[in-house]
Amino acid sequence: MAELAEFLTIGEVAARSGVATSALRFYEEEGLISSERTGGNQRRYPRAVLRRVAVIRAAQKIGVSLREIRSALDGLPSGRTPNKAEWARLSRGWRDQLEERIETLERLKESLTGCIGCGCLSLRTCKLFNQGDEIASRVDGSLLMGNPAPRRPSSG
Amino acid sequence: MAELAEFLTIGEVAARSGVATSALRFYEEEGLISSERTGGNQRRYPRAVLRRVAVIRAAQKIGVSLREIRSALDGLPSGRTPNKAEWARLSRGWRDQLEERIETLERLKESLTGCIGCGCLSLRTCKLFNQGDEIASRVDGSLLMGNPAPRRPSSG
DNA sequence: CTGCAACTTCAAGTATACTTGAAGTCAAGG
DNA sequence: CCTTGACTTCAAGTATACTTGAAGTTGCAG
Repeated sequence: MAELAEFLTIGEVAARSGVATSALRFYEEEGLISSERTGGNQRRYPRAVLRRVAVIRAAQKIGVSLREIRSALDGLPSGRTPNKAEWARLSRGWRDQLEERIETLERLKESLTGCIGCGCLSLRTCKLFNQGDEIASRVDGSLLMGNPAPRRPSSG
Repeated sequence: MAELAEFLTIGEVAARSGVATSALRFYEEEGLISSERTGGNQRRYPRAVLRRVAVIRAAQKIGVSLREIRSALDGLPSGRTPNKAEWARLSRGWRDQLEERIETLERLKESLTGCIGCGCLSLRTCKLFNQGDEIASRVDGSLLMGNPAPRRPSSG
């Protein structure tokens, strides 16, 4: 097989992207990437998939869920690499999300830093604890741990 | 039941902490909190559990996993609220973790910001993509999305 | 043409952090 | 005593992001 073949097998994509074949099949199932099939039903990916996968991994690193990534990627062509404008729109959006995330964590850090000095033995006055409701609503949306927001605030 | 009873039912703890009873039972199963039982096998929590639960929720907000929280809490007395020194040690450790987390995200943001301008059409030169391996190892450890690190880097 | 690595699908498993439901027991007011 | 809400346990479900294994097929070198 030539070095610069137009289409890649799933194994080649895995090797070049560092993403497991199982993950690639999963991404395809989830509509994040797509492929052609050979007569024998094997996947053949256009080279552009490499960039697409790289974008997916980069987005994951900054905390974007696969669902959000898919939404963002839906606006991009799958057969070729995104152009400058397309990529700029994507990355600007994600940068903004990332910025918000960082700010939330900064606020938490300040609260926590305050707590260290104060001994923080009153639930009523501690910022970290009482900022809770306000911050929780920001944090819940797949922000930190990706834990689903509880449907009910208290038990039935 | 008196307003300032020494022991609380699970429902009372849920109401006062804003944490569902199912979550409280889960925390207890996981060894994060503990209770006494009545003759009829119902849980009765010491008041100190309220602070403990508050600490758990605060730690979750800053991205600490329940396992890590348990480790940290293992050093604390369960029957009373932690004292100043104990709380200081805890919160200092978590603040440091949080700081690291923020720094990682800052680095990612800078890469991403660079990408916006550059068009970033080369996988070989893009910082965000190629910082990957270095950052991935930091991020994997339950840092952003809590997704378990892949056992193998590529497919078998 | 043979053999083997790489591919295919599908179901189930893993980890985290819980929730939901079933089936039954306890506690307290009337 | 009876009713009812709160409690009990245990199993299974939810969501995310995959991995693993079984059982069978394809593609290419030799």
